[in-house]
Amino acid sequence: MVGKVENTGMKVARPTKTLRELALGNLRDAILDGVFKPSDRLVERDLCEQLGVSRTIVREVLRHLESEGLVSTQLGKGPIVAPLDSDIAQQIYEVRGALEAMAAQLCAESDDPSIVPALEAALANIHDGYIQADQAKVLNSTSDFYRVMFSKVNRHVARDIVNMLTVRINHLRSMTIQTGNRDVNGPAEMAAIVEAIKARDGARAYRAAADHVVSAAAIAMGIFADRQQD
Amino acid sequence: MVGKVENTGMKVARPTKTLRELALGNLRDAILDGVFKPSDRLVERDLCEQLGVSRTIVREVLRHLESEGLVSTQLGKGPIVAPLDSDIAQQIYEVRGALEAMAAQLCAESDDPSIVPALEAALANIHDGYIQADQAKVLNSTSDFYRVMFSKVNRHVARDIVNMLTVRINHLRSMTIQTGNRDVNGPAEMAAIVEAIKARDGARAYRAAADHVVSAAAIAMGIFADRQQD
DNA sequence: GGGCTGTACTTTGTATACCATATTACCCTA
DNA sequence: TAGGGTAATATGGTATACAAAGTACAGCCC
Repeated sequence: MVGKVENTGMKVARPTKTLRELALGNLRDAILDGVFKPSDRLVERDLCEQLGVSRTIVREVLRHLESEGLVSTQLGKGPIVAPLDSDIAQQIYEVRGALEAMAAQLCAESDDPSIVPALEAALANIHDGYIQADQAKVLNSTSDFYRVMFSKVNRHVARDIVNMLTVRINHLRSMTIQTGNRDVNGPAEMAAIVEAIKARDGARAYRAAADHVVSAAAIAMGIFADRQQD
Repeated sequence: MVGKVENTGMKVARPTKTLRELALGNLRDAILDGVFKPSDRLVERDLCEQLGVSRTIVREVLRHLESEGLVSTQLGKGPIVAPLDSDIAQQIYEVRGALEAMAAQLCAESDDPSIVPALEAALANIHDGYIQADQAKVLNSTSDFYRVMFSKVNRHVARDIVNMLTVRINHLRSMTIQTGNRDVNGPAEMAAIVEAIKARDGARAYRAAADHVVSAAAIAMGIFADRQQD
């Protein structure tokens, strides 16, 4: 039988992720959940016990998180949870702004009619999250909102970059959504993005997305300023 | 002594990079230089011998390159040099365009008088490279040009992302600079960026940088089209 | 000869023990 | 209580082991 093998739909699902991948997810989550705080040391042997895997795997995972920017290693002192200063945070917001604005514009210029409903659904979830005072839900739905934008226009390279960056500012994000009347302004800004996309106005979608990130960044910078004051 | 320790400039230079970092650089270079071609398998034990380090380190390095996107791993089959398809390449050019355009605009809006001379120097090097038919020099000087843009406005987060992406399209870049009259158009487009920066025209610098990447991407896409034809 | 099959070899994924060196913690002393 | 020496700990790195998965190949059957 020459040529393409037909897809019989029989292919056995292979759920077996490697231990390494599982460990990676667990450690990343632990850092995001604040089990390890910025500048906390990540002692290899301790992690072996806590994750229940060998040192080989812990080291690979540490290296992976290091290149994601979530962990940083000082020569001879070993890995720590990467601290985030306001300069880096500002830059991360800036890059996110550039890429999300790009995605918003592409969405506005796309013919795909499923984009707007999908974004509106994510927006509704964000709203629910605020009403239920469910922080995690707000955060996840917000991420979903952007993931939809990138995915609908098939820009997964940009999406992956934004995901990576977002992980690093995770704790800032949870703080920003709790400040002032972010529960009103945040969704309103995102609704403006959807409106512009609905209107097929690429330039306006671009600006709306960029503006939204700028305002989130401004709040984040405020948090840094407060922190420094005490 | 409370408070910040002063920087006396006495800190002893500690040149000892870890073996891991050295191995990382060497393997990355080997891939970029084409010692390993896309889809080539990267057999751990062989790499141990070739790099002269233990398997632990090889695996850490592999993990790092994997998260850079230069290596991809299929469960059970081990790591291979990540192949690059035209869709991914297009996306990489697009993200680069967005970030380099941002940097160009920031340069144009900056007060730093050292930016223009530095860019002109890089541009002169590119020119020399073309005249000397020194491919590596053209490539390196081009990278320098953008590195200067990002560094002069202190955007190292964006710079690191662009560096990471550039590595993945390295072989495309070497091909694009050999096509048609890229030796004329390429530098001309970059000169336009410098001109806009010199004129302090942020919007024009943005467009010039974006246009330059678009034209490079177009050539790259042409290469993919040719490749598919045979 | 061409295709199938079983076997042997290779490689991955994981674990563990070990070593030299650098860092950190602690205790002792003056 | 400041200083200094020592012990405990952690890192950075190596080597080895082994089950499970993948790969290659010789040989068999048709």
